[in-house]
Amino acid sequence: MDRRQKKTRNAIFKAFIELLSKKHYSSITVGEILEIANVGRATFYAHFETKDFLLKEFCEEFFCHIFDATNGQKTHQHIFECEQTDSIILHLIMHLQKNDNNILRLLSCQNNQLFLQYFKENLKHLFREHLELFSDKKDSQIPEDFWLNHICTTFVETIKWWITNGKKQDAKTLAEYFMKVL
Amino acid sequence: MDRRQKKTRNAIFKAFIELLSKKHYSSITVGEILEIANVGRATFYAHFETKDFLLKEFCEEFFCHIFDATNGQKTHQHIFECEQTDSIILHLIMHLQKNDNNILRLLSCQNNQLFLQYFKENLKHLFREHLELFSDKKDSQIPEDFWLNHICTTFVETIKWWITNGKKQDAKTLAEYFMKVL
DNA sequence: CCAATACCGAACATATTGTTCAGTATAATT
DNA sequence: AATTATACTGAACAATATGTTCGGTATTGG
Repeated sequence: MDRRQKKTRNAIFKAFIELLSKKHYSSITVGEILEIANVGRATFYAHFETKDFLLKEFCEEFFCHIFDATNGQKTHQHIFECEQTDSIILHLIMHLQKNDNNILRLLSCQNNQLFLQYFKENLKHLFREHLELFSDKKDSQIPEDFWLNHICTTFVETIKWWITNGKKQDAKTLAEYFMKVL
Repeated sequence: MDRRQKKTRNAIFKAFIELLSKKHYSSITVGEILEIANVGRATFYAHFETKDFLLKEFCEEFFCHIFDATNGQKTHQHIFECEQTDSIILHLIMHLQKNDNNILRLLSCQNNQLFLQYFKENLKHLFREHLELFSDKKDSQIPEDFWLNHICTTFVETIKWWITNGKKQDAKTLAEYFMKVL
């Protein structure tokens, strides 16, 4: 990709984050983004069809980054390297904690709904391949997709609760809460 | 309240529901509402400050209706009349099922996020007073508000999953799923 | 019957969106 | 270093939505 494109794209994303942390998504105008990103109107629309597509692409890049390349060369596979389920969850929480300035800021702002949704989608992909980790908790009569949805929802809600309550618990305690309600 | 006011208000709500079931909230314009409700522009703004306030008031009335007056004189207390937890849940699910044309239609449309949020809030009020019903499931070390949030989230997600998967299960089965994952 | 008030409808200023286009700057290629 | 390709600028543009104003009309409650 052209350097200019990268630069513009990053400037737009950066301006977008700045605005998102201040006000609600729906009240952000393209004009505001242009002003902060210092980018021409036509340029914006050359990159993103609409503001909604900007959000979409942003989330995709963002969660891809969180889950796939949190730590240099390691892929998300390394999250599942260890054997014990609870330490996997602990690992994941610590990942999130590490990315404090990014994900947690966004998850706790007024737009959290939007991000939580993407968060959950990405978690599903992650957990779907490793359902055996929770097999000891699962009742055999419950449908698989219901169960997967339940695990992901519970995880997202745990993180959400943690953030909105001031992140008082350490990662270990939070992982325990999560495992206990499952 | 003036009859004219009631009439206008209802016409706006009705038009709003009709539009909501067809398209996404954010793409609905005041103009469209006016046209369907057959109401003047100035009148709309005499009733609702903005479209967002319309949504807010609509949700408040709607869930108030669902939980407080689902069945004539009975208040939502009657949901908790019976002793067994699972039959209370069953009762609640059947209430939702009964209101098929209203709540379920809205919960399954493109705007479900918004309603699910309000739904959850209302559930919290309902369950907060009756946490003892789930006390046998609760681990003593888990904070109360975390637990309450978990119960409500799980219930909402159960309903959501049920709807998006075509409502294949009967109320009893669904109540079982809910109680089993808790 | 009358005073109060809710509605109408049209006009209005303002703001946002998404497009177009000619001109300029920057990158990749040779 | 020169050339070609491509990305950006900035201003103008039509189209659309928002929220307000106001004189006139219709309905309601007392």
